[in-house]
Amino acid sequence: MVGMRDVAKEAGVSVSTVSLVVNGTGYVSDDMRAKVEAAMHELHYIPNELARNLYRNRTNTIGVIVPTILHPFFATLTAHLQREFARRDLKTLLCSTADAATGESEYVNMLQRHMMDGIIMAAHTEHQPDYWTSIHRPIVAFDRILGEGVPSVRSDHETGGRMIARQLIGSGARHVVLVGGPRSQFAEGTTFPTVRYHLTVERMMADAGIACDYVEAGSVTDVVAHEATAAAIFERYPDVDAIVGSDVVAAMALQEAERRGISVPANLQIIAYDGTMAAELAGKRLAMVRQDFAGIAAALAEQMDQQIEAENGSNHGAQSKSAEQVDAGESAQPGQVVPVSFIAGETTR
Amino acid sequence: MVGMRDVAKEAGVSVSTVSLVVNGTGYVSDDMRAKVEAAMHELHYIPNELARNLYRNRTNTIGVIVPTILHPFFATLTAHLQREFARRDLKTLLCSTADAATGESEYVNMLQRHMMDGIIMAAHTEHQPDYWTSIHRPIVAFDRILGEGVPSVRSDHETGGRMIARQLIGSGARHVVLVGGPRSQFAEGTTFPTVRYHLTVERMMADAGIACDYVEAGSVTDVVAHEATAAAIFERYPDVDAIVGSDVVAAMALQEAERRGISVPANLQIIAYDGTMAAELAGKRLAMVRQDFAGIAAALAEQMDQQIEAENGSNHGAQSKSAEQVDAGESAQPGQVVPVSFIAGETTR
DNA sequence: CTGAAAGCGCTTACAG
DNA sequence: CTGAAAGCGCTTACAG
Repeated sequence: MVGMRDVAKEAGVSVSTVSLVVNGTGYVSDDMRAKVEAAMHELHYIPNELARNLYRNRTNTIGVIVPTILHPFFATLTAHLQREFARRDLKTLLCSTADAATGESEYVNMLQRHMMDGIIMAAHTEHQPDYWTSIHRPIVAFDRILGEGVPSVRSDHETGGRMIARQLIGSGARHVVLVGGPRSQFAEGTTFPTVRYHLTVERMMADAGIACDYVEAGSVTDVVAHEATAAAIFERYPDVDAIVGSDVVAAMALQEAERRGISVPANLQIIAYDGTMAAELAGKRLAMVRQDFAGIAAALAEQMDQQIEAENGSNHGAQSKSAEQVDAGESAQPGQVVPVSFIAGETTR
Repeated sequence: MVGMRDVAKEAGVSVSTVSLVVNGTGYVSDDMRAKVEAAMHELHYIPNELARNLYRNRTNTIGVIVPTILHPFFATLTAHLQREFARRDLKTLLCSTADAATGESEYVNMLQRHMMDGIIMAAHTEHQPDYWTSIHRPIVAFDRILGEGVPSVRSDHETGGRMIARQLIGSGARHVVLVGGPRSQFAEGTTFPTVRYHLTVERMMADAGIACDYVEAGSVTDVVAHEATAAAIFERYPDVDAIVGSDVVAAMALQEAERRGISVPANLQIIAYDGTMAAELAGKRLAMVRQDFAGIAAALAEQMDQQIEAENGSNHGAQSKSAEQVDAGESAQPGQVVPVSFIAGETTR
């Protein structure tokens, strides 16, 4: 491998000068620069980033922790994050917890070994908040609260829930089934994300006197399970006339409805939550609440930038500084909130 | 940051000894080891991987170049690759060309700067084979030929095409429409992947005297375009009774068919090629040719391992060694071929 | 403007 | 079995 030393020798200058030329920093006379550039070309010199990384203690890499990108929701999130990071000269390391036996801790470990500069945490975690705050390296959470000092970004699920409820009430729904994650996760302080829109819908259905049941979908990792879930809904609630769930659940529910000869939207309305491409592939154009993935990714990247800058600035107090900023202007639940939108489709009345 | 030096001082030993303990290499007496481990705990020592990387000139990171993981095909491929790499203690860097203005060359550059140990190339490229062979670093191609010495893995598209043709002939299809990439890419020596199954189907349709037209789908990056493509098929070929295309195209074709009141499969058969989750979300269970993503990922990772090992072994002749091996046993077209399977569904007769 | 030197944090021959 | 030394390839004060 040809290094700076070889270039310096070839050009008859010192290694420092070569470095200055390569980086375009400091002042170098024109003929020096010319000599160095000639030598670099001659030897096909390519700088080795690893040495820089060591010196700077930086990799310019961010780990994105998701359950799996097999699920369109996380594929979409990850794709948008990668785009945002690329814009900021940051690389994206794919960290999926579905395969990793150790879950996310393996990736946290990598963060501490300086294999990456920060982590976006978008997977479920069993750890308590103090675990996350004790890491003292850049972490930004998506759609979950990991504790004080860990900034977080999420969609405005309350509004999402309200949009859905309004649609259902306005169209005269009588028996709504909500599909979501394990109900045990609905406790106060859960890091589970979709809770908020479900609770909002349930409350508004209760207020409007509309029946509303909840069905637990299989793990986000297991796509096949959603098919069984869809069938189970119709078995358990034969008079269901509205189903609300993630894109994948909604698509499978529609497929199952057609199979059973239930006409949509006349006798059954379906609303998808998330608004990824998955919703567009279904049998009909699904009505949906769409999360603003571009906006979410931009906010996450912005927070990450701040975390990294804070770490570089002062080793002490870096965390608390960003924590203050994030909390500012928000109500009880901290974190930055990104608006959602309702997209009409062929599956609502 | 606490480093080995601090640990050594705390334990009253040399840095070398600490290194031996940390790595578990060489012989260290039990009490030395105990002292060092105590000191590591005491100081919360965590090794800095960057220094190791520099010494070893390795990052244990593989770049996976795809157009975009927004498309389920590449999301699926990438997810499976990540799993395979994780198994081998390799990290996966997400490299999507859709956003990168410079296309894949940015990532090739990173490879040369040793920011990663190798690249899986699964995106379209305009570069000529000599570009790829001149890189002299570990590269493995998916579903395309990048030139001598660049190993490649692909599905058995010829068999995929034969399976489709057999189904169409057996069910009495009369007018088939194939949807695929730009026809200009069908020239000899193209790196475009799906060509093979299309050509096989076309040949077999011609032999059987069945009408067969070809429609160009929008870019793989642009999902919305597929919707327009689906509509265009019915406009242009009102008597079409079979459509073959990627999962996404097939799903959109089915949606459009329902919208037009065309009954599937009675009057229109639809066969999806790829077999990702996207195919399962459609209005009906799509019949499909499924690519074996797990098998593909395993083969790619295996080839990558060999490339990396070859590079470490000898700087000279590393490429040629693997090239020989890859070509061995294959016919005209080099590369490792992974079987596909036909999955029956609700969209064929 | 240019060069010699120290250093990023670790690993690995090489002496003892 | 343990330590002093050189080195991975680069960057950055610091003298000149």
